[in-house]
Amino acid sequence: MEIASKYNPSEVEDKWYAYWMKHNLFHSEPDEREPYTIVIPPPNVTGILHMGHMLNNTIQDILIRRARMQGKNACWVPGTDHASIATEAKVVNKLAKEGIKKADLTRSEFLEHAWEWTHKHGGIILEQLKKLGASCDWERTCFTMDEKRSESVIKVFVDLYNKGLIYRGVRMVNWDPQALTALSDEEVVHKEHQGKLYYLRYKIEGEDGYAIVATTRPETIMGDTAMCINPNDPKNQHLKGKKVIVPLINRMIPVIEDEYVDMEFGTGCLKVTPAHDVNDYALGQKYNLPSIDIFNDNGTLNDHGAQYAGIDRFEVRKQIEKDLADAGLLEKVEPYTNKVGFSERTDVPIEPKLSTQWFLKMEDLSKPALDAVMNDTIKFVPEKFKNTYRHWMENIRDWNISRQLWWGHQIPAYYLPDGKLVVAESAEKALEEAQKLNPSLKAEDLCQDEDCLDTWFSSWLWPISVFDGINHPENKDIQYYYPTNDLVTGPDIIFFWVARMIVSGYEYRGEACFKNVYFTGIVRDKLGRKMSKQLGNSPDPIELMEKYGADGVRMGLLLTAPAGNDIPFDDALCEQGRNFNNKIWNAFRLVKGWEVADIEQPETAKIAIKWFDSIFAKTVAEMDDLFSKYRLSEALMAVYKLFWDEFSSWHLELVKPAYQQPIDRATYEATLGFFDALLRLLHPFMPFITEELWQALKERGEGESIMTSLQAQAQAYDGKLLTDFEEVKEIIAGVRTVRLQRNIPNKDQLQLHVLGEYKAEFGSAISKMCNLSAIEKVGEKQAGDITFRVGTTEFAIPLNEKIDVEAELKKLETELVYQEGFLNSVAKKLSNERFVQNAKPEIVDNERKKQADAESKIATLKESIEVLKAQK
RNA sequence: GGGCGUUUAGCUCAGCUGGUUCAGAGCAUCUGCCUUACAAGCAGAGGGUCGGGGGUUCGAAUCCCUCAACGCCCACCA
Repeated sequence: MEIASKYNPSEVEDKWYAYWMKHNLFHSEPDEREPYTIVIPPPNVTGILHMGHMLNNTIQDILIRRARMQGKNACWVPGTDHASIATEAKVVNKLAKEGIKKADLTRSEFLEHAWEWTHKHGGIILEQLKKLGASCDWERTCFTMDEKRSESVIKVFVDLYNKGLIYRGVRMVNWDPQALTALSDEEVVHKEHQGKLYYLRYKIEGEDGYAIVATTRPETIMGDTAMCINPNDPKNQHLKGKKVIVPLINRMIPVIEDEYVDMEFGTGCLKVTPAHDVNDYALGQKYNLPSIDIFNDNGTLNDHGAQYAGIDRFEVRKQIEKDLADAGLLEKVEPYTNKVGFSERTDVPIEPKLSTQWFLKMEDLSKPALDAVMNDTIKFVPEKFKNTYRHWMENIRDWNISRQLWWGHQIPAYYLPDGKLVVAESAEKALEEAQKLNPSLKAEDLCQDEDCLDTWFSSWLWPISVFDGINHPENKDIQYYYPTNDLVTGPDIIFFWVARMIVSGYEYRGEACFKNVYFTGIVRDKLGRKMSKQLGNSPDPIELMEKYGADGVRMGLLLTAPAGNDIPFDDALCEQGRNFNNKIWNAFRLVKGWEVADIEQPETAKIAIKWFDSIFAKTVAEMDDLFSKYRLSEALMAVYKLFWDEFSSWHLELVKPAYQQPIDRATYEATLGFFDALLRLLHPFMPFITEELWQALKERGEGESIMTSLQAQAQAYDGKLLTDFEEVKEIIAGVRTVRLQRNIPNKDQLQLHVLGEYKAEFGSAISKMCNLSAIEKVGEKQAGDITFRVGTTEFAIPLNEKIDVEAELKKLETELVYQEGFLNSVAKKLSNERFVQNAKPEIVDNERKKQADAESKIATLKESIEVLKAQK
């Protein structure tokens, strides 16, 4: 059978994914085996795959496939997130293009459009994950707004409300004037902003002078209800007890005193706008100031904005600067850089705004979650994120869980006509509750809260809700799969999601929701920039996979992906991955091309098999260790080198029969066995090619798959054999170097003379790899010998041609100088009494051995030099 | 303004509790090979005062101090 010399991934990938699906190999049911569970970080339901997902899901797939091949019952639960703000924004946009305004629709009409959108675009990303090879249990696919998950969310809300942990209150919240909703603090991104600092003149009542106030937001003066100074500020003592007049609108406000004011900033006078600044709000509370809200929800000014009513806040800022200047009330304007909060989703500056929202008390809930991470019940990889986590958890604030959106879980609070409210899991139950308060109430008298819940209020339950553990806490799935094992996610959502999941895990299961959290880095381009649509530097994952194969791309991502480090992504990495695929492919071609015969097994092959057995076992142990530390890229590198260097370059070359000669059966079987074991070791990293070759290696039954086979376990290996063989490799490399330097073709046989001891039991291997006619122990060198040393032994290759005595001499003398210098430094160390006294004995012994070796090397070098000199 | 992290070969990174398994790996580079598995390859080679300075020690990439550059997180100074 003729096999192409290049591996063609596109021909095999879809085939094997379909095979895995057909035989239901991804599906897990509870059984007697140890479970290994991962829940996917649910991507936005209408999102598409980007490089971050690729990395994240490749890592999860590696972990889950490995666990499966270690005999565990592996279950990877996929799903999507309804992403309320993002999805609602997309739907609003789409409707706007069709000339439909959200405001003109009823809630249910809007939701119809939203569901339609979701069904149309939803789940694309899950199909893309299949291309990557993700071995998710698709039968378990969940959606944060499907029936069971919605039921769970509502149930939890009601429960927390009944526990007194959820409350409704008027607070200063982060308002997104574009999405028209409040945001949690975590959804606000602070960015440096080049603005101006305006110095405004507030006329002092009854005097001629002015008090100068520095502000970055002159448009909010209409909301001023006081001016504040620091009582200890010598500059402003004259303002105590006075009143000042707000520019342009001529409203009188009092001067109050509070040490909160920084005397050094600006003029030490602060304008107080309780409705539009968090600090000012606090001052307003403290001094009982009125609060004047001057903004509409969309960021334009309302009637309190007087002549500016209806104009956008940023327009007003420009206009008011002009107007103030015209009125002679603008002292000066300075350039000023400050931090401004932007909405994470819509990227517009947020507006602090007073409004009624729902909050979840976090202080008590967060305690067990903090402890769990600090005492490593839940391990963070890398550990540095523990600090970040602790800082946030120790300063945790109540969570604003309400959003003024329709796409999401509507808050199950129902208002009675008299303004009271009841919280219940359904309208029917709410009515029952309400009737307890007022028996005459009917269903139509109740009015459900318009707001919906923060998206994270559903995803924080994810590890429990995907197993329906909220609705049915005793069901066999949740009992078996929970707690999950590993969570793989980005550090950017450590607060949004990870921390809150841990909180809910303790609240609803009384134990950790996962054992380990692996934080991936951010995928950047090779210049170190974040990938973004604007820059257009984000490769399309699907195109990449078409070009390099899914296995190649997976490997490219993993090659430089230590946990928590950013990944400077470069196509060249995928190329390396593809090349490796090809290497495996060609090794397979070689092995499958051999003709097998019942002939005697050569000595070389015996050595090769014994040796590879050991190096394989050693690598398995190394990989176990690396995986236990989540050092996946190093584990990949270990198996990469095992396959490429040890197996292909050494084992295969050692056992390879001469051209058109058959191979003996024992060697053939052993080599196939190695190949099989290697494929299984590689499979979690590169699932497709390994399945393709594993199936081709020998006859497999229908439904049999490498993915459900078991990997080799770590076992004892012959360490001495491995070190001996390293020396053998050096001897072989020595001969090869001579060939290269002397331009001696491989097909010309050489002799090798040994002056001293060498690993004679490997003689056949050395002869084969170097094409030697003989290896002989000799007493002394002959004229015309080319020499090299391995350890303390000198090797000589007799050549008939004349050698360049001068060049050879120079080489040896350079070596001699180095060795003498080395000996010198060792001797110095050993003659230092304090070293001999203080250092550990084995260290001292080692130095003595180094000394002896160096002395012996120097002796042989000197001898060689003498011989050469005699030839001159 | 606080906190954390990083800095080792051209690039990406390993180097645990100080001492030849301490200066390493992969890629890239250079040299020679189209050798009948693989040129997406084979064989070989070169390349680093371990960010700067100081200290502790018999001995420092490794511990301490300090400076510098970069990155991340948190924070209500208008």
